[in-house]
Amino acid sequence: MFNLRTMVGHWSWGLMEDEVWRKGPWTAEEDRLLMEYVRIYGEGRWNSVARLAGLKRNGKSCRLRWVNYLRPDLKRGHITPHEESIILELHARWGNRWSTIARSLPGRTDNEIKNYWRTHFKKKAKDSSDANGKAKARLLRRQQFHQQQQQFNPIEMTKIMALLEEQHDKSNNNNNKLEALSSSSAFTEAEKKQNITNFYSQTGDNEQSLISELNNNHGFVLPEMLNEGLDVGWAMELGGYPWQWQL
DNA sequence: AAACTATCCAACCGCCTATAA
DNA sequence: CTTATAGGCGGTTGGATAGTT
Repeated sequence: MFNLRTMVGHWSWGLMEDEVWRKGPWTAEEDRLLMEYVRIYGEGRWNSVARLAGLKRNGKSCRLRWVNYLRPDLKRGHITPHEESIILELHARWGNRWSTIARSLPGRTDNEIKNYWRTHFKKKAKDSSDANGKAKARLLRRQQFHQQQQQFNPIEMTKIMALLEEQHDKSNNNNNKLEALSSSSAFTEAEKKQNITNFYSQTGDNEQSLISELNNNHGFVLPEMLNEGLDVGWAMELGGYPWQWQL
């Protein structure tokens, strides 16, 4: 049990834990110390910063400050229209996977993109409970996919990933076609409706045939995975292939 | 001019994963 | 194999600022 000494020790330690780390906005002096640390020791080992740089910040806080603000390769200033279009496209594909999206936008951080999307587009998105449900479903499918993936040898997996990539390309083409069929002034409203109906019946067949093929020829089950075109993205990511989709 | 509201964004929190011990 | 730790991620918060009434 506790004697007086251990009790005092525990309590004061708890107090110190709270007091040791500074929080809140960074001062210019703290920024200077952190930059000096990175210059000497490089990025990483963030928990050493307090000891080696004399900063009363925990490792997480230091990493965040560096990654989101001090890094020299950061692009300052407003998001350009081009960058905005990339954000929209990648968000449509991947959802709230901000760090993934940020990798396609050099000099922009996940935090910046997340903030930008939330302030500019959140309102237009579907209601949050719906999104919540989708996120959970997506997580589940990722887990299922990951488990299955480990059952296949690399060659089988390569074939499967190639099929997924092919489907993704088709899907991109289809999106362009749909845009043309549903918005061109060359069609009447009735024709546009018919175009859209035809389009969906065709693309639905494509997806069904891919699902059947994977299932019949490879024993690979894709539960609802292709219902959201964006999900092919994480499938490829999990596959661990060096393919990067170009915009 | 003052009060109120909306927007922006830096920084925090909790959770998860990878890796070291 | 288990546990501890660091780093990474997405969601959220709260203060500052801009805009509106």
